[in-house]
Amino acid sequence: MDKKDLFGICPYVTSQKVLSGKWSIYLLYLLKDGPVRFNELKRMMPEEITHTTLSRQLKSLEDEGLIVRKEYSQIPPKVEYFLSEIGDKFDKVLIALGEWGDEYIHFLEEKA
Amino acid sequence: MDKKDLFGICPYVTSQKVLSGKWSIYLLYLLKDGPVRFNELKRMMPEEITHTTLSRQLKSLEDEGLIVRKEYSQIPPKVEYFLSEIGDKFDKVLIALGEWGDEYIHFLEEKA
DNA sequence: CCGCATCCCGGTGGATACTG
DNA sequence: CAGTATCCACCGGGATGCGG
Repeated sequence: MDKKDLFGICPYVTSQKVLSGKWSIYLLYLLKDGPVRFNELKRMMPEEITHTTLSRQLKSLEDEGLIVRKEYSQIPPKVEYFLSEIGDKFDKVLIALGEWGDEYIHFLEEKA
Repeated sequence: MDKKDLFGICPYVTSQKVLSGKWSIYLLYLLKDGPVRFNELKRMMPEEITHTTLSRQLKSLEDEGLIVRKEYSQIPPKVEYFLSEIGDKFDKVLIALGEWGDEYIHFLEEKA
């Protein structure tokens, strides 16, 4: 096995790279139930995230093949995002991650 | 719900933060079967990672409570790392992530 | 309504070298 | 064998503003 670069070889290293965006996991979570428009998404996110950043994060996920961007040619413009096939399969991870995350939050509270 | 900062509230946002380190997931994977020494760990990782970086990543995971560092007072020094209780519970996520990662790699190959 | 071009800034990872 | 101290380069995220 080539130790130089495990991307595309090791599932963990590969996943890590995909999930590196600051909001990627949360976005996948928000999209898991179907198409959402850009501004809806923005409203669902913490206030701190800006327009630009959200746009970039979505573009990354799109480039990586996890989500699909659908543009409606109309005035005013309308764009929807939804999970691709491989993005949809991520739900298993999301479930495990959600459960673990809750336990971890609990752990943090106890420690404090 | 306070939209200002979801860390410690939303399990996804919280998890995201923990997993932000470039090697965190892979390290958790390598440690899942029991204690491993520093240099062993280094040998199991891609060549690119340096001593310093590995040390920092481990420290982060330790600070976050996912792993435990055990030092043996002897010459030469010996240090072992292993999963904490909450770190051990991460195995569910690891499994889901491993499966998805393989599917994703497959997806990437088809696209190419 | 949505995306992009810029600029800026901080964090994080990598390289090197030195301690116990 | 393991860790730490520095320094540096890079990248990603935030802010702002324009364009379609």
